[in-house]
Amino acid sequence: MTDLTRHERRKLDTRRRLLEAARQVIAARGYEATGVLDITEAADVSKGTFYLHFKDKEDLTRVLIHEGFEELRQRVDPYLTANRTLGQIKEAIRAVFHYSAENRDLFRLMLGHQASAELNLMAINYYAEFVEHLLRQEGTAGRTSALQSELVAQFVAGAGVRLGLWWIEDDHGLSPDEMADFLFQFLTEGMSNVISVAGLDTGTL
Amino acid sequence: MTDLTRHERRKLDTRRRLLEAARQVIAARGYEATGVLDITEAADVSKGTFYLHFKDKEDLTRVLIHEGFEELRQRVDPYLTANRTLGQIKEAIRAVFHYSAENRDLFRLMLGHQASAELNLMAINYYAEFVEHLLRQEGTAGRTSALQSELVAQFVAGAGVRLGLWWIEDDHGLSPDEMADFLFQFLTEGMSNVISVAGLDTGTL
Amino acid sequence: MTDLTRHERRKLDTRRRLLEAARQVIAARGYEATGVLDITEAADVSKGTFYLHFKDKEDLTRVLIHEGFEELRQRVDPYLTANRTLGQIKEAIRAVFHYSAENRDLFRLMLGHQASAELNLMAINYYAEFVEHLLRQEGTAGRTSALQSELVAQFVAGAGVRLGLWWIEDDHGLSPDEMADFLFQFLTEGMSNVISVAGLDTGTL
Amino acid sequence: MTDLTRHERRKLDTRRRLLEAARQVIAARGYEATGVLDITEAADVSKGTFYLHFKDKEDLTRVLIHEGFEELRQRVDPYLTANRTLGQIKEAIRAVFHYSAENRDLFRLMLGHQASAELNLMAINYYAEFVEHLLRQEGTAGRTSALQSELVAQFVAGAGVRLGLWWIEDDHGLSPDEMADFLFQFLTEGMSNVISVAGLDTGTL
DNA sequence: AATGAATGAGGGTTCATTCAT
DNA sequence: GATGAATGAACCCTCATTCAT
Repeated sequence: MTDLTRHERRKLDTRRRLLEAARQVIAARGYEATGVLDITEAADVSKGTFYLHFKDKEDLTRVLIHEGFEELRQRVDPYLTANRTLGQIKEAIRAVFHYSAENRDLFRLMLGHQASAELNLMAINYYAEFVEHLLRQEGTAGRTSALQSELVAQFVAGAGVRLGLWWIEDDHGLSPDEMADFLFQFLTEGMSNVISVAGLDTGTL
Repeated sequence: MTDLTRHERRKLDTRRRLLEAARQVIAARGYEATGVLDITEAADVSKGTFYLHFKDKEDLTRVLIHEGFEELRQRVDPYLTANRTLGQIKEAIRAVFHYSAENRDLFRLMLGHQASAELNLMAINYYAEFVEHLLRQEGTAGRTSALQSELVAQFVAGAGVRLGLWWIEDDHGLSPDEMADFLFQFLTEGMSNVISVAGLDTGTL
Repeated sequence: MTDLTRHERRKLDTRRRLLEAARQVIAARGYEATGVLDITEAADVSKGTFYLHFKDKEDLTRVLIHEGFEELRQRVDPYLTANRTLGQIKEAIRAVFHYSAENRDLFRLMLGHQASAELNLMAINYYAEFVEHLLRQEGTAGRTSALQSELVAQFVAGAGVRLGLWWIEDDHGLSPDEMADFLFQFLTEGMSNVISVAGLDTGTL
Repeated sequence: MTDLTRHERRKLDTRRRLLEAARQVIAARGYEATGVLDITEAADVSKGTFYLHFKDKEDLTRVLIHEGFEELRQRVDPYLTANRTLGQIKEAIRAVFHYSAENRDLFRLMLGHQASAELNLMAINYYAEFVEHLLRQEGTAGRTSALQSELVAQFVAGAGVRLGLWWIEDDHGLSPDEMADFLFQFLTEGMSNVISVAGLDTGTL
């Protein structure tokens, strides 16, 4: 039983409406192009009310991005047991693509570099951390150096984000699972297949 | 040779000073946070002069990014013969990392998603096209589908850009060649080594 | 009666102050020479407030001119019954001169051609329409052609405006009624008296 | 024999081209909306050259208006002998309408209140003076007071200018002579005819 | 005399933020 | 808590004018 007074419920409701409105309008117009007025109008709330709930536009966006990653993690965590297998990771990647398909606006905002420089940095770090979380195996500390795992995380995050953004803009007829499997294959096997198919001479390596 | 009047040389000189100033100041403060006034002050030129040379801030930035990719391509092209080998591609990737180390500001501007949404899109397309140029092999048309090569290009571009940006922010003691080789290894072989080292159980795949 | 919240009254008050300030400052400096800043400073209001109430300078001026003609018509209408006499018209003209004496600034703005080309055109049309309203007699439709009454309106408007502007710049010791009677006499009798006094030979006509 | 060096001829030529260009472009766009650049481009002359010949835009426009009135006076003077008759004045008025038809652009600039407040004042004074010149009869000094003749001049100027501007915008099928005769009739006889036709009751005067 | 690159004051306008109600 | 009128700093951009060539 959430024992909230009507006041408190009303307040939370307003806050939520601002978040939803911002999510939509920012996705539609871009972060910089969106004014506080655009958000409050979409939320059917007065301009002043905004500042009752958020310090400024960046503050609200931070919450939006944070919530996005929280949700993403909740979607992915069920697949990740302590002793995880490659098969689990594959499922996790599929879950990420499903999530991005269902939350295109938010995904774009989280990872499309539309927000301010600071927020983008925050988001990218969130994602790299998320990837490390994905790949991290308990009890293997020290087997791979911190540097190496960060390199891997950046690599995976970069490739994954780019493919994800490319795909939600136009799916080219590919399903979430196809995208995930494609990414998974490249990550595990590299592109030697593709490259050899392309006819590159590997003899001089 | 240079059949320019002094007038014309003077004008080009001013234009160049604006470009250089913009490059530095945008890299330092970010695209959106940079006003035209910041640029002209850094160039020690009056505000009106800016509009004599460029339509607006975006116009100038477009030139900056375009020039960056032109220069990058010139650095890379010598390594790419018609019948290219994997070894050549490795050299090309090394050249890219050397370039990014020598032009950190510009590289950040080109690929750091600091500019406007439109310019970022332009830059990302430039880069994907650049990667396709890198991987394209003559005489293999049809062997790989257009869709597949676009997927590969997005994958490579995403991973490469992210590693590059991560590295120029803090090199973590890694040389350009080490970075390039790391990227090259991952691209060709995938991360099976790393992953197996991490102790992931591959049995269930 | 006035079912306005204090908020609304406050807003209308600010609007009115802007209109009054604009009226004075435009009359003093001219339309083109007056900046929005001049108006807001005279109204003791911030620059941004202006755009809360008016789209731009032209918008405000349009309101000013419109209000002026509304007021003028209200001053004049009591004298004009359906079956009007020349005597009524004389009284109406006197009312116009009284009005112009009491509202020199606004009169200059309305008819002094200081505003933008578009506004001047609007004002001149207002005035010609006003003159037609003054001279129009019910039940005489068809007796004078539309063309002829337009010619008359232009003639009367031109002469009246010019005399009015001349007079409010320097009254030369003439009272409003004297001016009105002078204009009325010329309009009704023409200038044959004056001309003959001037010694022009009328024999050759 | 105009003994001008090529230099001098060239200079005068440039000056004339600027004047012609200004006349056209100001007529087309209006005085305020016309920039110096618009004029120099139309004259196919560099921007700096403008300031070699004129102090500023207002200076050039002054010359334009001055020339216009000079030409107008030359057109009208032949009709005006020392002992002038009403018939001569009628011819003079006809000449004015012919002139305005042939020089619509310039006429609009001279009397259409498009220029700056100062220039408009200058023009209106030119015209009032022109009208006084038209109506002045030698040897009658003192018969009419200075004040009275100024009143008449303002009346005639106002009515004439308004009719002229109305007519050059759309001639409504009326010839210059018809316009002139119409104006002449109203000036001499007043509008009693028109008014009585309109059915106004004159009994109460 | 002619050029046109450079100047910089000043214009209009937007918008994040405050605060009295 | 909610409102929205008011604020004013900051922005982009234009354009009359200067001056070295």
